[in-house]
Amino acid sequence: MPIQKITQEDMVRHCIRVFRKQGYYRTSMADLARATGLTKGVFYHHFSSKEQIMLTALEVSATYFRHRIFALAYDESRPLRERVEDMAARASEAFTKGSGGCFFANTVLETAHVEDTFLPSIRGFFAEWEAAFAHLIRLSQPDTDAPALAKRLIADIEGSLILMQLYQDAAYAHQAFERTRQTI
Amino acid sequence: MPIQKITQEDMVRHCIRVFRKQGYYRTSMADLARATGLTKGVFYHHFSSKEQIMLTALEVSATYFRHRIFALAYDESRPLRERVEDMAARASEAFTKGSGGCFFANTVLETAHVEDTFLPSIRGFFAEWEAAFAHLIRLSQPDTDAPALAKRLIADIEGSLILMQLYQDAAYAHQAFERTRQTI
DNA sequence: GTCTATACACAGATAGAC
DNA sequence: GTCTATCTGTGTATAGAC
Repeated sequence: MPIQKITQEDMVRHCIRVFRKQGYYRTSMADLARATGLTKGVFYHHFSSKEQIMLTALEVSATYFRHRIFALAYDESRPLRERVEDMAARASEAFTKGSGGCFFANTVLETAHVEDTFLPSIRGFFAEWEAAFAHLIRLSQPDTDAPALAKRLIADIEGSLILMQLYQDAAYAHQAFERTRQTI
Repeated sequence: MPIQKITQEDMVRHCIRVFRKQGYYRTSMADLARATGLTKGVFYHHFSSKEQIMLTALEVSATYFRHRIFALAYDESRPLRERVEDMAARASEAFTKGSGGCFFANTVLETAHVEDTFLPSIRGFFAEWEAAFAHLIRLSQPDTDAPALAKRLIADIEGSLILMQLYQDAAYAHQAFERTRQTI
C-alpha cells in the first residue's frame, strides 16, 4: 500500500476552515489548494467537484458535532445538570473558535434560495441538535413541549451567533448558551 | 432635462431582490442586468462597481425599514399595544415576502469574515432596530434592561428566520414575532 | 442614457507527464 | 498520488458608437 502524504479527512478539515471563513461561492478551488499546500489537481483526484468537497465537509462537520457534542446528552451514566453544562460549554467553544459562526447556518442562508444540494445535510445537523436538546428537556421538564422549546433555544443561539459575527464579540454566543443552561 | 427610462432607485430595488435571493458573491453583474432588463453598461454608468451597488442596496433597504417599520415605535399618538402589534406584523411580512430572510443578516454571514465593507451599513440597521424595540420595552417594562431584552428578541427573530429558510416554512418567523408581541 | 464589443483575470474542471 | 499545463466559460470592468 503506497504512502499518501495527506489523508482525505485532513484535506476536508482544511476545507472546512476555508468554507467557514469565506462561504461556499466565494471560495475557489485555488483557495482550497493554497490552504492545504496542495494543487488543484490533487483535489480533482479525490473529489469530482467543488460541490462534492462541500458535501463531504458538511458531513464531516456534522459527524464531529454528533460524536463530540450531541452525544453528551445521551450519556445516562451522568447527572442531567452535568450533561447540560458540558454540552453548552463544548458547543459554545465550537461556534466561537476560529472564524466563529455556525457552518450550517451560514451555508443555508448562502445557498438555500439558489440550490437545494446542501439542504439534506444541513437539515440532518439541525435535527440531531434538536433531538439532543429535546432529550434533555424531557428529563428536566416532562410537561413541556420538548421539540418546540428545543427549536426556540436553537433559534436563540443561531441569532446570537449572527450578532456575534456582526459585532465581532463572542460574548453574544456565551450569553446565549448561558440562557440555554438556565432554561433546560 | 432628458427622460430616463428607469430611475436609479428602481434599479436598486430590482438589485435588492436578486441580492436577497442569491447573496452578494453569487450574484453577477449579468444577473443584475437581466433582472432589470438593462445591460451591464447601464449599471457601470450609474455605479462605479458591484460593491457600490450593494452598498446602495443596503442603504435603500435600511431606509425602508427605518421609515416604514421602526418609525411605528415612536408614534406617541397611538397606544403602546397598537404600535407593538403593527411593528411586529409589518416586520414579519417584510422578512417573509419574496425569497424570505433578512437581507442584512444574510449579508453579514456571507461577507463579515472576508471584508468589512458592508459592516457599517449593517450595524446601522441593527442599531435602529434595537433602538425601536428598546423604546417600546422602556414604556411597557420600565425596570427591565431594555437594550439587553431588545437584543434577545432580535436574536430570537433572526435565528427563527434561519430555521424558516432551512425548512422553507414561514411559520417559524410568525411564531418568533408572536413571542415578540407577548414579551413587549 | 443606453447599447455592443471587448479587455483581462480567474473560475471550475481535465489531460497527461512523472 | 501529485504535479504542470491547459481548456473553456464566466467574472468585473471599460471603451466607444449611437
